[in-house]
Amino acid sequence: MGIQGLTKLLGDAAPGCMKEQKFENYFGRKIAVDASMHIYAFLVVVGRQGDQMLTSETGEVTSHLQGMFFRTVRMLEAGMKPVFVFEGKAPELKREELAKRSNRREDANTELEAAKEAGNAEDVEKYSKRTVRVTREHNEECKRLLRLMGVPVLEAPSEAEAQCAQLCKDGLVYGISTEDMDSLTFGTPKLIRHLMAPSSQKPLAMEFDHELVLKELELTEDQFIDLCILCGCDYTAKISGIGAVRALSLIKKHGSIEGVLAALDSKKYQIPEPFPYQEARRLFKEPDVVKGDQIPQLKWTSPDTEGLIDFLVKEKTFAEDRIRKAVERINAAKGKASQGRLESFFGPAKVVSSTMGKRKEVPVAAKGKKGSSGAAPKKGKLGGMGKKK
DNA sequence: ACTCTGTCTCAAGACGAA
DNA sequence: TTGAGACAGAGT
DNA sequence: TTCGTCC
Repeated sequence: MGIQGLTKLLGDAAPGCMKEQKFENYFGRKIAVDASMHIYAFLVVVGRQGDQMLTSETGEVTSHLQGMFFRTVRMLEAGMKPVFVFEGKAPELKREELAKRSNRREDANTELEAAKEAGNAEDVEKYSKRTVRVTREHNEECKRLLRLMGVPVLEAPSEAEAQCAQLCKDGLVYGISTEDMDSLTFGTPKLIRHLMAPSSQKPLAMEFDHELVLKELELTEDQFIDLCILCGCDYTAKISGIGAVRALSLIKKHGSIEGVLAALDSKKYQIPEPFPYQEARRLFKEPDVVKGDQIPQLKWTSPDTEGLIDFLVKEKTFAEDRIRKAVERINAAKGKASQGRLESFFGPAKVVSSTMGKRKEVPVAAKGKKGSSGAAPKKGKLGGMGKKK
């Protein structure tokens, strides 16, 4: 999933588009999150022992709730205002990819049975992870949980990442927290990686700025989308032998996928058949999303303590004191936040990593302009771009 | 010689007691 | 599943 | 920090 090799390419060819940020810098900020992605990760890893997961008394899986609850608490405690976006129905083009995944799951199921049969614990764990699938019930339970926590939930008509990007374009959130680089292809002005990385290893968050990506790569938005398609995305197969680096130089030389295809030596490089790059392009450029003016006001309210107790403790067998303690943390954070009148300091407009930013001037990111193409080179670039390699 | 792609591997979430 | 890092081998 | 447990 995502765009193959894009992170590395940006690191090498557009280092200026990335900026490290401290966790604390997100205090007061609205952040969009792809919920389904998280749920998936929680199901794979939370409380897993072999093919066992956390379950309620009645045997229903609760790993996703455990993960979602405590992660959301962490975000709220850090003063963030998360909006969780749930995936809608996949676009037609992705069906093939999804079918493949589904097949792989089937295979994994067979392997899993075999491993159980053979009593191979390692394999049981490995294969059972591969059989993980996010169901409608997982999604619904997480929505219920989040609403009880006072956190807004949004249903995307189609791709969650595309909807998140739209929220950011419309200025409803500061950025989107994801590990999936195709959010950038969807044009999110800001993408934040490693925001919720395990507190144990605490790497800094990394922000990618869409405008700077285009500027540094010297591409128009359309060209960047074409680049991503050539690198390899979920919607089409890729051209074997063309990776991120060659894709970039080809796009630069020929301007578009059409140009690249016309110039490619078809003896050397096999164009996949079919290669619906135009459709893929359309999905990135005009994905099925809800625009900001049709989205109900996002609200962050106080958690419904008793509702949470009913749900998590009574229904799902969570430990009551843990839940109460966590709700306390949320309330404590809320108190701190509200007395500060955040919006005036931390509006979606801009950031400043004042205190600790040593380098990195922050070019104002006035959004609003849909801009896209033509990078108007106004002021001269900043001096040396930080690092080189 | 150098660069690039494709392959393989690994780990993966958060809490809290010790 | 994902991403990252290490490696090999093919291409330039 | 490490590691067992969360449900």
